[in-house]
Amino acid sequence: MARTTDAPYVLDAQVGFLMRKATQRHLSIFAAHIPDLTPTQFATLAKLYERGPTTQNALGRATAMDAATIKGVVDRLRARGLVASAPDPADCRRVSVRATAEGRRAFEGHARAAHAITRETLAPLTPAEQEMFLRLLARLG
Amino acid sequence: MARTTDAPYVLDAQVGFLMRKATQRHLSIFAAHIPDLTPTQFATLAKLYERGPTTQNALGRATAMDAATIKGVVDRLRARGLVASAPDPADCRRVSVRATAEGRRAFEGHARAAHAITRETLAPLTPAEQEMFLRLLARLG
DNA sequence: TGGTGATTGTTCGTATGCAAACGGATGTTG
DNA sequence: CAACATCCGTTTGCATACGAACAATCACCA
Repeated sequence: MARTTDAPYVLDAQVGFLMRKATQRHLSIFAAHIPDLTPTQFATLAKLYERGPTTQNALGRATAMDAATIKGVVDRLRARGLVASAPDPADCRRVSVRATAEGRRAFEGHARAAHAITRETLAPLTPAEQEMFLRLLARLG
Repeated sequence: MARTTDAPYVLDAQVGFLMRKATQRHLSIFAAHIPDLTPTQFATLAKLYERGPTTQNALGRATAMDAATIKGVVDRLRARGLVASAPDPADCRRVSVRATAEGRRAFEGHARAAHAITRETLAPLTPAEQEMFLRLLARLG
């Protein structure tokens, strides 16, 4: 006899499913505003712009990317000339990554669009709700 | 209010970045509870369990997956015997997908864990905050 | 009935994302 | 100084994701 107290599993009410759908909508908004860069690529440029030259793995940690993932992102950015990397003279294991002039221009040229993306993603909520949502969301990271 | 200067772009305060980190944490929790199925695979089984035989593309829409994505998921589930597909006699274009007995057992065996995953993902928030968060999140999908 | 537009599933290419295993370099400690 | 643990970057394998293009099929309507 099944336990009558078991709540049914409703997929559309699960956090994971709702987050996946919200992320999909956000990615769609992002692509509409910045078609030539992916969110992770832009995040990487933003962090380099903010911190200057950074070790590849540290860059991955700063952008919440796996070592294997940040490598692919840096590779693609380097192939497009937005980023350059050089071995760290102090530590042969390390690779120092920096944004090129073109990379910095790319970030600056998209900064306004980036703000618009955040605004548009949160647009269904009132300003008070937006602040509340971001506060709660940050605690789930 | 006239803005004379652009607000700085702080990556760690952007919705997209916070959602990515929250999703990463959720995926980690999911993998710890259900190591033998991915979230999309489990979602697919859940929908089939709830709706019975479903067209492949309709299944994709119900689980928020691209036609190309749901194909891969169904392929892998079928390779493991959790799902079976047959051509729809009424419409030769369609493929009807259904859960096998083993697939239904897999879903039932993980239903409790699935609830635990949602609980654990939301654990950093109070019950009132959890409800608020889900309500706001649903409006961003 | 015949054509046209929409739907269905497939394939390809690109880009995350993570686990695991690996070799090399560095630093620490006994 | 030698053994060891740790960190760094790389590679491979698997699994999402999506856009775009495509062929087959269906539905509708002139």
